[in-house]
Amino acid sequence: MTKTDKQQDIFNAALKLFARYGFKKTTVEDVAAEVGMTKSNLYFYVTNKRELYEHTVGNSLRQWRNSVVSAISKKDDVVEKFAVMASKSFEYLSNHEELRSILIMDPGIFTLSPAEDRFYEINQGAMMLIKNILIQGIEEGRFYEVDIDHMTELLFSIYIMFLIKTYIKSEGSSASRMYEEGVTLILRGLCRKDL
Amino acid sequence: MTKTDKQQDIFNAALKLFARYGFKKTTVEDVAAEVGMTKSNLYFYVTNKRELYEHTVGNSLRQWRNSVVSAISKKDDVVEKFAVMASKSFEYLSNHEELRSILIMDPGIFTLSPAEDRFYEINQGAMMLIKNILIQGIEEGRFYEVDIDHMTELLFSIYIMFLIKTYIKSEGSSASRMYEEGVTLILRGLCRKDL
DNA sequence: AATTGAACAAATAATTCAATAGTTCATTTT
DNA sequence: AAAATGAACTATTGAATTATTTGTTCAATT
Repeated sequence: MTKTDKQQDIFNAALKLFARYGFKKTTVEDVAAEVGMTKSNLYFYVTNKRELYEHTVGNSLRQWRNSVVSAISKKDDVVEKFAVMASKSFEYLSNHEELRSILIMDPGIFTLSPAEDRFYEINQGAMMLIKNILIQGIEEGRFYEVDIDHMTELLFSIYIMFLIKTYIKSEGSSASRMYEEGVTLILRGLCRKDL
Repeated sequence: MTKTDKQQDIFNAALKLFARYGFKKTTVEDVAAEVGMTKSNLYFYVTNKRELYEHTVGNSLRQWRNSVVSAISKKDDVVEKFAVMASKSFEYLSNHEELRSILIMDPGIFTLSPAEDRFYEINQGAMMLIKNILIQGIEEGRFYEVDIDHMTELLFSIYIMFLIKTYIKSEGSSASRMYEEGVTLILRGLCRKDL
């Protein structure tokens, strides 16, 4: 078993424990025990507790985004891409309780303020998905010629707002209906009417 | 000077101090001194510190909404109403630093979760503005026949999101451009294309 | 009815100390 | 040499205590 494999084991163990007990209540020794090693040995793989946590969460967020990327790449039509991005993203979280639990316990992961975004690069990646869809839609003449960067930021903010409403505050039923209404509204707002 | 007048004086003094020092750092004695009375006399007008604060903020929020209501009432066209609602609301806050400061110091005033909304009735009032515009737009056949309640909640959430981004997290420049993009996007998304 | 000062109660801040948890490292095992 | 360990060290946390400030009440006064 290579070092990278072991690190993945550690991430998995850490995710499980952090999801259940939160950052504070989870001890380094708990994580070490879960992977079956002593805590001092854990320090051979990670530099400190905080970094272990951020890496664990980051890793999990990246898998989430990759799942969306892969779903989008199966579509050509730009409107379908947008719809799939929205639905896949929602669906993935529904199926990953541990990640959900982390998001609930640590609301700071999703902030409306880039400046205090601990996962800035990862979220930038997510914004790129939106941006590329906007670019394609405009190039193909199907979307209005909006200001791409501002519209990207706007759509991302609305997306984050939904995540907060749906998962962090838990108003599941109403928020998921809102989500559908939102996707429809936005697609109508993006698509040119003269087609 | 009537009792109600004096209460208004107290609200003004309290707003000034709360805006500057926040709830915790402002003492009841500070407020009393600002109006020129002893703190024991202040208790002749208010029941306790927390209520004084909530009344002060509520009072301020109501004035804000009234200013928007009065601006809307000058328009007949539903699209103009929507646009004026958005711009007037934005403009009012720009011109009222104390209220802005309160919102920044107490982020809980604007929450994405109705359940923990301390100013629920006031915000319901704001949602009514949106709702009535939606109803008019749909009745006149200018808007798509959306689900009114969910769309109202969605638009209100987007609005709150903007407030958070613009004032609570302070990214003034970018957020105000986003605001314009957002109003355009939403109006396009609401308005029927077959007209 | 409005205002006050004095008294009381509640909340907050500062300090201490013991226990826990995070981190490092010299040494051992593989 | 890489991986793992236990023991030692340091930093954090939580509980308990006390001191201080602030919120609130109320009988007496204007």
